Amino acid sequence: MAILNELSEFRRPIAINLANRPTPSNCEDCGARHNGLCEALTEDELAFLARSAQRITLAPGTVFVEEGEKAAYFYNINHGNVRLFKSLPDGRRQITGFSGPGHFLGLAAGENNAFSAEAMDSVKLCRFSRASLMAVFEELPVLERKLLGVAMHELVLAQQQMLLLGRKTAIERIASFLLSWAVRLEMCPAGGLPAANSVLKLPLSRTDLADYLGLTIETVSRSLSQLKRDGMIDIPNIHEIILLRPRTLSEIAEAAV
Amino acid sequence: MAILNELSEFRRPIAINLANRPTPSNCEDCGARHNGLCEALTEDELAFLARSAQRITLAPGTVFVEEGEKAAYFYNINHGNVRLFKSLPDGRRQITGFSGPGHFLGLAAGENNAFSAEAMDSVKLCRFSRASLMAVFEELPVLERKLLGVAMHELVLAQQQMLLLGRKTAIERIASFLLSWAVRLEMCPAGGLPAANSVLKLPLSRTDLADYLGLTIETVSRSLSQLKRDGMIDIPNIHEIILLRPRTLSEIAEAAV
DNA sequence: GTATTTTTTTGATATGGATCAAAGCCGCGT
DNA sequence: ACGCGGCTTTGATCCATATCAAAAAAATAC
Repeated sequence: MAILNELSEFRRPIAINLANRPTPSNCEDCGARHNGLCEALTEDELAFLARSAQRITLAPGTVFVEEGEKAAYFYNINHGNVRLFKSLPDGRRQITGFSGPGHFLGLAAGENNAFSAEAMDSVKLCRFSRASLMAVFEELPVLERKLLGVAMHELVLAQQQMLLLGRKTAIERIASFLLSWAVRLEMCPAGGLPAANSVLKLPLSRTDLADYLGLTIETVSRSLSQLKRDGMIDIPNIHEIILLRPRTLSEIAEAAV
Repeated sequence: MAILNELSEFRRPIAINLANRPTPSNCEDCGARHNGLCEALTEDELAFLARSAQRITLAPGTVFVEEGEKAAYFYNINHGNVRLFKSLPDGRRQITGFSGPGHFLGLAAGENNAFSAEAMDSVKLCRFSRASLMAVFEELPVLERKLLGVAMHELVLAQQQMLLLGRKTAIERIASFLLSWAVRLEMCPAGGLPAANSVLKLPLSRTDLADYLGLTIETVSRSLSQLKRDGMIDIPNIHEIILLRPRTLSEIAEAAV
């Protein structure tokens, strides 16, 4: 991962962000509140973690984890979004997920990375060496349990995605995606549906969408246009979608009979 | 999960099988060696675990985990095979994975099961209540680390499967599957390829294969026939495939250019 | 503000895999 | 051995989505 050398990197250890802790406040970069994964950690535990962390800023498009390379680091994202993907030698790409503020990254078994990770915008994150994380585990077994929870949640998402990729039609995939993105943005109270006319911000290109949903950009575009024609959504601009009828979208997504 | 009442169940706690421990010997049911996930546990640790386990035998076709139901148990499979799947209301099914001897099952985040599990043949397993497993964690933090390893490995497989479902052609899916099944059966030394002319036992119907690979049974059958015509494999009977040219199969699977 | 490039949408056509249909094949019970 | 029912394979056709192409819109540069 020679590319890491090009990064603006602060070697001085600073407090890492495991959910915008210590005070659950708004993000210093964008003002939004990023709920994270390790809220249960105490000040002392965070201070312990901080001793082995480096804070790094990545330019958009930077591939900072490369599939097949030695898995040397774990990451905790503070700000920005990351796409995780696998590629075939002929260029076909499958995005396996997205990571955002508060998320852990690098949960790969084995010696080498199972996927690549690329900054979608300007990304700030904390980096740990694998070895130092192992040392942290010795002192902080609770972190291991946290990570188990994270991994299990990732597995649930992966299984949903397999159902989507293996068995859903293009329209169903788009509808499923819109709703799952609303969940991701915490627009769904208690795991329910987002409110009618919710505005969904999509910091994704159509290409990302296609590579995430196993479609082509043309099919993504056509499916969105069709949902718009049918009055399910409105598309004021490329990166915003208004969910006019979330209930019906949900029925499409789950193929309710 | 009312179906559990129909099971032949021994309530007396007995030694669970976390990798055919304590002595890594051959399976008492089928004679084969089942490598498992918790080989590092000591006798004492195993004894501790055993106190909260129940041994259960399932008939083929028994659905013992149901998607959406309350996730009450963890399972450790001793013998037999299990398919894990998600379904849509109209009957479309996606198999998300298979579990066999030594595997853990029930690694789902949240209150409810994210998938269903069904015995493919006669299955023997050990069952823990979720609560008792949590208690075990307190005494055996090492188990948590083991499970984290398991979950991470599952994630790697899930990501591979997403690439397969989202971006590979039918032939590539079949080739990928054959090789991954060979890995599963430990026919691949050091993560390499299986030997030429290896005999692959497939305890799966074509329907299972189709639902795992996101295809129809007809396409599965046609793709296998084509690989046979091309001299890649031989199919002496429905449940056995001979890998005549694993290297070429691998090139097909990974879409080498 | 205008030119240039990139991304997105829309249209026309092609195709891989699905669907519909029928013929083997195999296991099982009698 | 025979007949039956459920898999599996093969064949014919169809269709959802890919591919190819071009216009429209948005982003970027000048």
